[in-house]
Amino acid sequence: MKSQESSGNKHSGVVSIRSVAERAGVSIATVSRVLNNPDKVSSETAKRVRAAVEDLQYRPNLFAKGLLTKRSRVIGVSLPDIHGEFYSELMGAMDDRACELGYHLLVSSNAHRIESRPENGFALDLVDGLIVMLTERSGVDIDGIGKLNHPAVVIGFDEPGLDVETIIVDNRTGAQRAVEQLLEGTSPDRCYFVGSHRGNIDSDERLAAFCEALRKAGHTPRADQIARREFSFDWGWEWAESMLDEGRLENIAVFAANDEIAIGIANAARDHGVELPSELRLVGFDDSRLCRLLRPRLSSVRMPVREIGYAAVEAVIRRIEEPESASMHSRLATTFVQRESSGLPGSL
Amino acid sequence: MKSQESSGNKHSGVVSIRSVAERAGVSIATVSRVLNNPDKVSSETAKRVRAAVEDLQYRPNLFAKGLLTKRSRVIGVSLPDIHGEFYSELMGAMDDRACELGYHLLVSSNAHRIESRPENGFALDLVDGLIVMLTERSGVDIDGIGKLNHPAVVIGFDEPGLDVETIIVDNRTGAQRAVEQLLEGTSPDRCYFVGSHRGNIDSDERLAAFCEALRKAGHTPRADQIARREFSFDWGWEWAESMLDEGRLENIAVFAANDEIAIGIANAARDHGVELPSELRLVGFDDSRLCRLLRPRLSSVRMPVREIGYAAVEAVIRRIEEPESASMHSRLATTFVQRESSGLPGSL
DNA sequence: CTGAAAGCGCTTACAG
DNA sequence: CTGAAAGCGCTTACAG
Repeated sequence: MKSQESSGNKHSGVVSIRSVAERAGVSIATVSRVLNNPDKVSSETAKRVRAAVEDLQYRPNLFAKGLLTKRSRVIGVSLPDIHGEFYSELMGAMDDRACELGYHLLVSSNAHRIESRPENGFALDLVDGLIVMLTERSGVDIDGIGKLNHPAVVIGFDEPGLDVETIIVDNRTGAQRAVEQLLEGTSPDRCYFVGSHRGNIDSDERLAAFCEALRKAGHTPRADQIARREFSFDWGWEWAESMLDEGRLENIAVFAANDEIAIGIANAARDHGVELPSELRLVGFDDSRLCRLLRPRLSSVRMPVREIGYAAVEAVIRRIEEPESASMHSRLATTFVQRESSGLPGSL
Repeated sequence: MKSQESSGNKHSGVVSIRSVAERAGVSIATVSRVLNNPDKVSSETAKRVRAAVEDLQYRPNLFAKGLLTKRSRVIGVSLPDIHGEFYSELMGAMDDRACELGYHLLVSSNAHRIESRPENGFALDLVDGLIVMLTERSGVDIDGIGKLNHPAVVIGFDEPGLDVETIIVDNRTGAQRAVEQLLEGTSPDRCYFVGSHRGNIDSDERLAAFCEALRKAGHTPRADQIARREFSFDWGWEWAESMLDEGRLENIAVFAANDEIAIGIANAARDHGVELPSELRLVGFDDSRLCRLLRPRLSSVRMPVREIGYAAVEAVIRRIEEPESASMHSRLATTFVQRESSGLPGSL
């Protein structure tokens, strides 16, 4: 209404809190209060200020705000990899939860390098907290994570005495059930484990469960019953091919450390006329969407992916908002999901 | 060396530029210069400052820095979805490139909601630029994206006159080749299109290419040759089941608008003893890893996913660093990748 | 080459 | 309930 026109701010482009204050005829302190502590302002003034904010399309400068509040509502996420069923579902879950709680995700699979080269750590100082997923036993710089003085949660690794939140998955429970089912129809000396390289936490744990189950069945696994390389379709394929060369891919049961390996094996079998589950019984791990895409459908061990994502986000946010709260160490269970590839009970 | 001890800073926790200055015996301006314009400082002084930085483990406060420089080296990424082969590979590519160029990714699949509810837009003001992927024709708020006064690149949508960078994929080229191959062994009235809902940009374009190829072959597609719902395994499955009910799933050729739909169809066929490719010829779209996991392997149209990701990241960064540079509109080609599911030439 | 000083756009005691 | 003022931790002309 004034003759001031709708421009108002002496500086060029951006509308600052000052422009809003001028337009609403109040001090910048009041504008700030309307935005952050509305109850400390008379509703009359608040209304005028809000109108000005609206008219000017004012959006507070988050750098200035962060300088004072030390908060960005951004959570840093560092994963070993971004690609693949597992990680993409995990990220989706974290994003959903973070969004609900008013936070954003700063994601990087390359953040691991970052930790070693602090010059690149840039944006790490913009985040309010950190979620780091670890899959390798070595090169674990948990202390380093603690030193960044941000609230942090670690996924995939736990050790008594760690001063960060941890979330781990109990590979044992589900793996044990899976192997036990295989042992119901196949003798332990005809059971095989195909996993990732030694040092990979999950693969190692799944292997341990496999060995334990076999021992319980009275058989100490031979070296040739255990094969390890990487979590990939190709590795499963190669392993199966070499078994075929030796004429050993029949009448056995395989516990693969993830679904991709399992599918590689299934395809090699298929291409050579070895039938699932009658000649080859197969179980994967992760219970990814791939299980339902395979024929016969792949038995697998369910990873609680979304639960992990949710728990991680909730944990960092709790630590961000209540820094003094005790750090939690969660363990999520895995469960065996039986489908056709491992043979239905009774049909064997 | 001084008797000052290694504490130095009057305030409690964090080391600021002030502490570094004191320890090195220089002004804060000099510290800042060493970090940002090393050549404007004598190497003697620089050395002392760097030592202090190292000793104190100083890391500049990025909020303060951003307040001045208006830069965070963070790129916002908004995708329709995070999960799935396509998006996760896209994100991986963007992350790799961003990391190489010294940037970070702030990712959200929920950012679409954000654009409508500015209160949640929070972190959007922390980013230097924006990459937005669009898949739906409606609800496209391109202008809104322009109004956020950040450099922006849009993936998936182009229109002459847009003042943002755009990157699109030429669905036609690859789709046309795929359908042409199907037409080599199957008459046009026995070709089917199974895609996502009307309004999905990619599905629509792939359908258009399908229709065009059929017309070129002298046949105007009947309504029942076109089915649309969503990009999912289940939809492909359902479609195939209904065709089976009508006894029509034999001796036909199907162009599916993505690999998931195609695999749903393949599995339904398989479960009912319909053989690929002799009785049912099938082509998918995306050329995802899933193609190699299927048996017979799925012919598909390759999406240049990594190229899209790289191009998008490079484009925003170019606009961030050279705001006056002309906006580019890129179009990437798709190519037909022939495998067994569509029938090898000569074998039909 | 270096330092004192202004200022980026906010928030928050402190008075009133 | 509201405003004037100090200050968050930096960068950058401006003098010297």
